[in-house]
Amino acid sequence: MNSARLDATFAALADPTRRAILARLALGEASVGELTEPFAMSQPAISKHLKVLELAGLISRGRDAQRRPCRIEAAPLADANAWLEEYRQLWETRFANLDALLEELKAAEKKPVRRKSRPS
Amino acid sequence: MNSARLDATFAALADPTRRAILARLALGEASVGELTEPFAMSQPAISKHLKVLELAGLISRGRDAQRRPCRIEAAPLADANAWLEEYRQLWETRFANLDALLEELKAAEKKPVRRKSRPS
DNA sequence: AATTTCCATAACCAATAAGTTATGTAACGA
DNA sequence: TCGTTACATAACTTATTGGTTATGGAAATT
Repeated sequence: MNSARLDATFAALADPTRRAILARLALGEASVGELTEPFAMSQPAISKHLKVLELAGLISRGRDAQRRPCRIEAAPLADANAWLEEYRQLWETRFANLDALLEELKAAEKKPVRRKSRPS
Repeated sequence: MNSARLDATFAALADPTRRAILARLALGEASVGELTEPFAMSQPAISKHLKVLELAGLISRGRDAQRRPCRIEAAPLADANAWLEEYRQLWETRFANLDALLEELKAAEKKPVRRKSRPS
């Protein structure tokens, strides 16, 4: 629904490290240290990624002594999913239409048609 | 499946102008000029966005005299959708588990597990 | 009180992104 | 052939991104 929100969500998902972090968090909460370990990257770099994910609303953080356990938030994903799903359906039907059109043109091959895009 | 492909797809979707372009193309093919018109932006700017979409595989372009009609490509979207859907499901079950856990903790409240604060 | 652990923040750097204006170019129409 | 249309490309600017090292700060341990 909200465009800026979708911006942030998709931008956050555009980085493989952040997707890996989300994949890890899908298995359960994890501290920053635990999230840093599997990557060949400094801890501040991971902290930055976590901030991006947090600003996008994809994760939230708690407190457990010195640890800041991260957990996933499903809502923004649902929005992104809804957006994708909506257009994916449109595009697929669109493709179906296009295929039909191509078949039609193939059949009537003798006459090349110049037309602006307005298929029915 | 392919990480770089997902990178490009999500990055392409992270821009509202590009999402609007895709939404427009979902209604049918359009030329660059037609795509430029609704935006308060120069034609080269739109051409750049189109290149991003094309490199991500989200659109392809044909030839119709001087026009370069753009049409949508559904495949990368399906991949992005699949990724999202997979993790969305994981996350939702994860949340269900968390909720259950919280209920459990709430019920067994008498037993403080954390040695954070001394009992009074 | 001092130290250690866990994490955030600051300051910096190189690369990329998103826009601009100006210019080049392919195809059509007169 | 000449001009026009439709688009791409180049060159440039500014802002953002993704990484680094160095430092700071809160909470637990000793």
